Amino acid sequence: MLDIDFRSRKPIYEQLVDQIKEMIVSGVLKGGEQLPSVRVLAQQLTVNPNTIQKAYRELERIGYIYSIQGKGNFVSEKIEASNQEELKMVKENLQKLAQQALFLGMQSDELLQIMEEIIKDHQGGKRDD
Amino acid sequence: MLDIDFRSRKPIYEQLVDQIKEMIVSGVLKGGEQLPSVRVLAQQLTVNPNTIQKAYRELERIGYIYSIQGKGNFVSEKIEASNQEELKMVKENLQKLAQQALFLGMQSDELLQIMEEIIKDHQGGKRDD
DNA sequence: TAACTGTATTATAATTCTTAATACAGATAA
DNA sequence: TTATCTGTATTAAGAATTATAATACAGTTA
Repeated sequence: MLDIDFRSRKPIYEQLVDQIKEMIVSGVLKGGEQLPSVRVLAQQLTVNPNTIQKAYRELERIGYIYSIQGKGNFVSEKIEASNQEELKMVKENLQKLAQQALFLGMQSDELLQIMEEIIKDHQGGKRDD
Repeated sequence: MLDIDFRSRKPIYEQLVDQIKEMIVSGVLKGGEQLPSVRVLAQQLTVNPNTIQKAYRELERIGYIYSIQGKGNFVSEKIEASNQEELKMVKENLQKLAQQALFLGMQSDELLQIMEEIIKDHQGGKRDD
C-alpha cells in the first residue's frame, strides 16, 4: 500500500502526503474512510509516530483529511469547497507541467487524450459512491 | 527575473531549477541562449556560487541546459529527444495533478480549456524561432 | 478501568542545504 | 603571454530541516 523510500532525498513525511493524496483523488480511499492510526502506521512503516503525524497534519491543512481527538483521522467528504488555495496551486502546477510536456516532445493529441481519459475515470469513480 | 524566497522551506537551488525551467519551456529563454555565469548570478541573487552551480548541474542532468568549460552554460536546442525519462516523470505528475484538479472541483471543461490554451501558446511560440 | 485514539513537548541525532575559501583548467581578448 | 573571464572541484564549517526517542496529557470506547 504505502511505500517509503528511505534512501530518497525527499522527506518521508512528504512521500506520505503525496501517496495518501494520490490514493484519495484516485478513489482508493473513499470519503469518510478511517486512516490507520498514527502509531499503527508508524509501526507498519517503521518510522517515528511524529513523522506520521506531520504528514497527517499537512494533509489536514490542505483539506484532504480531518481528525477527531480520540477517534482518528478520516478522509474528507466534500473536498471541493474546502480549499480554493490548494486548487489554485494545483492549477498553476498543472499549467507548468503541461508546458513542460509539450516542450519535451509530447504531442498535443496525446496531451488531450490523457486529459480525456482522466476525466472519464473521474466521472466513473463518481458513480461508485 | 529570478526571484528567490529565502524564507521558503524549499531549497534555493530547487527554486532556481523550477524558475529557470519555466523560463525555458515558456520561451523566455531561447535555445542556444547563454545563461548568466555562476559567479555573476550568485552575486546578483546574493547566494553562494556553489548553490548556483548545483542548480545548473541539475538542469543539465534533466536535459534543459548544457555547459562548456570556459565558455558558459547554454539553453539546450533540441530537448525533445534528449530526455525521455524526464518526459515520463512529467507525464506521471501531469496525470496526478489533473486527477487532483478534478477532485478539488475543477470542471472537465475548464481542464480541457486550459490544455488547449497551452497547446495554442506552444504552437505560437514555435513560429517565433 | 483498560486500551485505544490524537496531540504536544523536549531533547538529540542524522541529514541536507548553504556558505566560505581555495584551486585548477579551458576560452578569449589585450 | 598575460589578464580575465568561464566552468569545475574540494574541503571545511555553519545553519536549517528532518527524523527519532521518550514522555505526557486528553478524548473515545468497550
